[in-house]
Amino acid sequence: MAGVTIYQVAREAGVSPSTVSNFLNGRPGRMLPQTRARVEAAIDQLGYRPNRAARQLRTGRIQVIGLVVPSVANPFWGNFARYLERAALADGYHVLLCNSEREPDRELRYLEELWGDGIRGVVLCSSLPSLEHVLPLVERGLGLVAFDRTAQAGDPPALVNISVDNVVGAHLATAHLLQLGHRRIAFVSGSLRSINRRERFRGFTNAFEQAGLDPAEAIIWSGNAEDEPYGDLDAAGLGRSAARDLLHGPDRPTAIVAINDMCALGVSAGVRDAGLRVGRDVSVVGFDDIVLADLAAPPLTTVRQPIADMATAAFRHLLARIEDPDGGPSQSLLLRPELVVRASTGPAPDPLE
Amino acid sequence: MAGVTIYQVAREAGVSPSTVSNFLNGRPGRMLPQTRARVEAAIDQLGYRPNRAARQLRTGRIQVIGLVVPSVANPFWGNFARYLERAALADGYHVLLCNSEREPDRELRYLEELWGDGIRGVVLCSSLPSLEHVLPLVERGLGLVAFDRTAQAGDPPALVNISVDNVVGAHLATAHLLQLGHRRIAFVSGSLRSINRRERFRGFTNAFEQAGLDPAEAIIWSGNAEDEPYGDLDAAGLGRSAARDLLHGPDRPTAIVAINDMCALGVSAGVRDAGLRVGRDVSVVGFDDIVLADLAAPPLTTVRQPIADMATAAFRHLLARIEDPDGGPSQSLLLRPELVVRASTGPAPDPLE
DNA sequence: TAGCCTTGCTGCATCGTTCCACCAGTAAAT
DNA sequence: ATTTACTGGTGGAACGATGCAGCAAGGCTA
Repeated sequence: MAGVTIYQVAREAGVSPSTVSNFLNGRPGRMLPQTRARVEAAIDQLGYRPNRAARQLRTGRIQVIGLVVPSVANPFWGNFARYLERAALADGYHVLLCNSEREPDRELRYLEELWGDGIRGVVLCSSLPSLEHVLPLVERGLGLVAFDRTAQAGDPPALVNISVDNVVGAHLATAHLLQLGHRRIAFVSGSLRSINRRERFRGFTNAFEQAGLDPAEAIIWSGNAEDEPYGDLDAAGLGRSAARDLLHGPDRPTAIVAINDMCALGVSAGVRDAGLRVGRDVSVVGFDDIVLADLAAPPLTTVRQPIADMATAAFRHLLARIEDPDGGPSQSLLLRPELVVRASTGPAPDPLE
Repeated sequence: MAGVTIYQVAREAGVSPSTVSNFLNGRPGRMLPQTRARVEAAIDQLGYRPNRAARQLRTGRIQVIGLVVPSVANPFWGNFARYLERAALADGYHVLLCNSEREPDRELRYLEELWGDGIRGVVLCSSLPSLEHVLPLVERGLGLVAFDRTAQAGDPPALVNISVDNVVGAHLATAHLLQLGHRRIAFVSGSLRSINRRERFRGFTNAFEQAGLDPAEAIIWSGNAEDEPYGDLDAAGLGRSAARDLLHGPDRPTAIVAINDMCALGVSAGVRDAGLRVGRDVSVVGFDDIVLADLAAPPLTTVRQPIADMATAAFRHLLARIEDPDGGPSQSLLLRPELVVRASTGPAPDPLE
């Protein structure tokens, strides 16, 4: 418990604790160079490190932000967490990790606890349609950056949204398939409760319309009813069973748009389960471009999210909020995704074959 | 900054702050039932939540543990992080996330910062052979649970090690291949600097010896020199280039043991790059059993680590250390892994074919 | 009835920082 | 000569919770 305090440093340097404190955070220019040097010397001779708890108690500030993700076990979120942590670290911030498992009440409980811990900024990766439940926290002053979710009417004020343009992304993916000659295309997702899922769905139908086709011809698979558990881990399982459902009929789709890469990998597995070849008999396209997309067999065509940029932006905006809680209005940052074509998609198979 | 303090609760309940404090953590039995009821009512009427900073300042305790992993972008660590967080949450603890990227100095800097934050317990996922660099911290009282690493001579005292039995695991994997008739087997790993890699290598050679074969016949691929960057993300890339190196010669191996699943997925991709079929021309076996192992094409034969159990155990041991820093000697917990046979391994191809 | 224990509660110093108010000394302005 | 301004500091009251020492009131023993 060897805690070196500011008093010991002060005594060592022959100044008052106030001066040491000034050196540490007030204005280091507010003293003679010789004094500053003595303080500096004392600090690293004693190996002094400020006690964060005391500092926090006094100032109300704490150098920690919260990160609430559905589940860090999903490589997409793991990757995001890593980049966010990197950005935070560069400014001396730490990241407290929370897995909501997509349960709204858990999400709320986390936020309340974080608030109670003195944390004033959280990156919330919730794609729940409504953020109403966190409104009280935001009103009390919690800085919130919503990731992977675009602005909605009824959102709390002063909310920053950061997301990829899901409509564009899904459009890219779908147009790619249409261009390859596919017509019987399925859209596979869990329930469409979340915003980004709905947006991706919109991009999907848009692409049909733009090609002069009727979206009603598309096949929509979104699980059985609204009540299925749709954790992120199960995205793969979901895709797999979707593929099974879709492929055993006579009028099976020749291409499948999956809601994300994990789901797409599940779909691919399901395609193989059905004795078909991915990229030849059935084209599959994902969303996210997780590391494993390139490693899959065949490598997965997918829509890449610029995740490093997004993580950095998320932190920067959050920091701005924390430092100036009343600063600026709500805003949204929408990044443009990019289609990465690999081998899981190919020309539509000849129907006569 | 709407902070309800213990004083307001005390006034509301008509008692002293001390009594409220006693109710909260001292002995709630130390007061009349009626008093207790009044305090309780006041607390949830005002929505009081203790200020953790103040509590920490006073007691020196904080309900946060640190988690240092190579990189949470790796699904294995992401999954571990999730289970650890779950276990911690059940006891009211939060988890601070740190990605070391396998850089020793970064690891140390993190530990020092965590200590400075008042954190007294850390789960360290470092497989550096020596833990010497953290010795000063441990001596000052930092509770340390080393994960994915077995005990070494020269380890700090009071260290708890939790790991899977890597020797047994690699043995299982290798024996499985030998039994399938493979003889030209390659072992693919990054540099063998880390302990678990060495252990897995030992299990690999053991299996050869036990089968009455000469381990010298095996092919060892461990990157080029000791200085290659071996982040966890690159495990996949590593495997891929290993496969390329190994498979273009005339005397190519018929089976490959990869150091972990990410690496194995990379190897599989490399096998395909070479125009060969995984599980038929070349068998591949991994280690960890990440979610994606089952989704790969073909599904990956691998050695499963009981990760949920390990995460729970890690937290339990850490908690015990924190609560009683001088409690008990160093100990190691070695869990038994399990071979999961899938389709990436098959009989050795007929040499005449 | 004096002495002592027990129960149920309160007073208060304390943890390590911060930061506002103040102060002594010197210099420049009036 | 007095006021004003600035420089380079110091003093000390918070921040909110804790937990020891202490105290009043009642009960028990001798």
